[in-house]
Amino acid sequence: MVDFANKEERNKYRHSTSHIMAQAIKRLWPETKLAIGPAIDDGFYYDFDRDEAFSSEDLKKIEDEMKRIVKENLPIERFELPRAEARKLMEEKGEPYKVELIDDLPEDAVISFYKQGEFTDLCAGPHMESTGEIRAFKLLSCAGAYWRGSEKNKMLQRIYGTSFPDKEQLKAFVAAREEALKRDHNKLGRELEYFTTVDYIGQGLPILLPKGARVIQLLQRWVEDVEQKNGCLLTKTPYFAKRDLYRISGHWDHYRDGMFIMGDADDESKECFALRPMTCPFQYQVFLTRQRSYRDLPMRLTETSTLFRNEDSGEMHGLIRVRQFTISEGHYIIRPDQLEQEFANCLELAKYFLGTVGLLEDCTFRFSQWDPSNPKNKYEGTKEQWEESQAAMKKILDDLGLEYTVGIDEAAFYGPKLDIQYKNVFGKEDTLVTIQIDMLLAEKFGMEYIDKDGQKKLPYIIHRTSLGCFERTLAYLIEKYAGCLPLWMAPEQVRILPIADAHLDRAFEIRDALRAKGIRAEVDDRSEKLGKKIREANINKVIYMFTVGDKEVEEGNVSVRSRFEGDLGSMSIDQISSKLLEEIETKKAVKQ
RNA sequence: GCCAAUGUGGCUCAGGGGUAGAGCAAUUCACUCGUAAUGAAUAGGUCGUGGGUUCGAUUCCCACCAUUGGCUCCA
Repeated sequence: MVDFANKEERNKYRHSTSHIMAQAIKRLWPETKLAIGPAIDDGFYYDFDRDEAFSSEDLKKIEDEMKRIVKENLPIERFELPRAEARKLMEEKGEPYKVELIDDLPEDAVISFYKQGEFTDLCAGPHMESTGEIRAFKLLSCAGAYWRGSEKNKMLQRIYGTSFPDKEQLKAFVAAREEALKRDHNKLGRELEYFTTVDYIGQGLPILLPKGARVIQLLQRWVEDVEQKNGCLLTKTPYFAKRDLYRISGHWDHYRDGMFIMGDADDESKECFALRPMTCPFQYQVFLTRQRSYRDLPMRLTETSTLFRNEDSGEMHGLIRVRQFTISEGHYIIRPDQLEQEFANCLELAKYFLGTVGLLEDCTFRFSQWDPSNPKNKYEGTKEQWEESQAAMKKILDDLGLEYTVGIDEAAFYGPKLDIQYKNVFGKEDTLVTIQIDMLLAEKFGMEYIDKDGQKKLPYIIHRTSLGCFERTLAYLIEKYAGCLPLWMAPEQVRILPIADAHLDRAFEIRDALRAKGIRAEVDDRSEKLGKKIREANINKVIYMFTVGDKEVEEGNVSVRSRFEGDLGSMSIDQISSKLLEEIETKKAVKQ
């Protein structure tokens, strides 16, 4: 019996399932070339090179063949070969990708193979004892994937699948997956009218509808307010600038493909502008307006910044990945001795924001480092400068006792990052918040301050977001709360349901009284039955419903119904508004 | 950008070489209703866009646009 709670055991089980899939495919289409096929978090995949694309019918065929292989209960045997023989074996089997893998193995590597029946695969293992041990599996999807993850290489076909020790667990996994997809912000956010897209506006350019715009507005006001209390200075800088600015910052060299450029980038005789992909070079100008002293530091500049990035066409996803977005961005210009304290301050602030909206518990931290061997001219600066900034960040993170993973080649072009990561309903991870150390750009812009000793010195800069990008955050909030946001950020906090048309006047009176208190209220003024109005208020994820009929008009009350607690009985307007206002003021969490 | 799938009234979907249907939503009318769907009627689509094949295309072919899942990239 396999211990599925143990990650190694689980991975072994699923890795063996991927070999069974590869074997099935080789039986069905022997000309298919094998690439790699590891276990992943929720299952496994295997990459194949085959001229024809795998269809959904093919997946069924493959599953059937896999069942046969399981039934055959083939023993899985490991053996080793010296390099030359290993290479020869894979050449004979017509597996060029495997040959390439062998050639790239370190000289002293043990080259092992796993054999099950007629199928032999180059593999480090470990594996199960026999194919019969695999009890329940399912192939989930096909996708393209570059050989060795490089877009310069051929695109292979990847088949994703998963497996479990029994059918029940597999069923539960599939059910949970379907349940998660119901929270998909891209579907729910459109249904609930948070946002929409229009073909002729363009990809990655969503329209925030009144409800979505409202949520973002209140998040933004809250963030700006808290930041101000935290000593931040709000700026408003232009949305675009001449290419000269980006030349200094390095964006022109390292980020031009990601920018929307207005005018001919290559014609030096003409003016050329670009929309800003980041706010850094603009905000530095604030520091540069006059001579600065060490007393001016830290200078915590923040801006609610709309940014423009020309993402490749296949990258866009709902509100999570867009071409225009608004971010709570900031640049802390600091003395080197203030680095640790200011970094900790940024992290605390981000944790406060994420914790309050309820996302922090599902976040993970990633220390994003440079990759000196990155072939694409991605990074600015020298090896020494990178080693210094990364060592500084490592020390800070370790001193703070933060648990994090390391992401190689995930750094910004000017420095290492602490990325706070979040996963969407498909399990895809993106950055929600980032805090970055930059020891390069101050020098490029000639940003100096006069230190105590009268000497000119270069400041450090922390680039940071606090609640990150509002569009993306909204997307995750919709997914986290399945569309029903906590009361304090709900676009519609109360829906008033008059029983009959005779109660309409009173309903509007109540609405206006609530609005006067700052509560977002609407009236369902249709001539429908109460049951229908409640049903639709629930579908629309409204938390509080106030029923108004003869009794309520007479008493001057409303009957309160909560989405979560059901009928709460009759209350006066003052009574219920105080309850609501307290819930709003304290930013109370809701059930999910 | 790359691999693949998809695109039929606001939404969910059926259909299919001879110019289109259902449910929900919408509108109107009747009902004036007490805690998750009242009934009836009406209106709404050049079948994503542009080419091509054909006597004839929404259906077949090509290109483009958009959407979806991945890859690469990234907040």
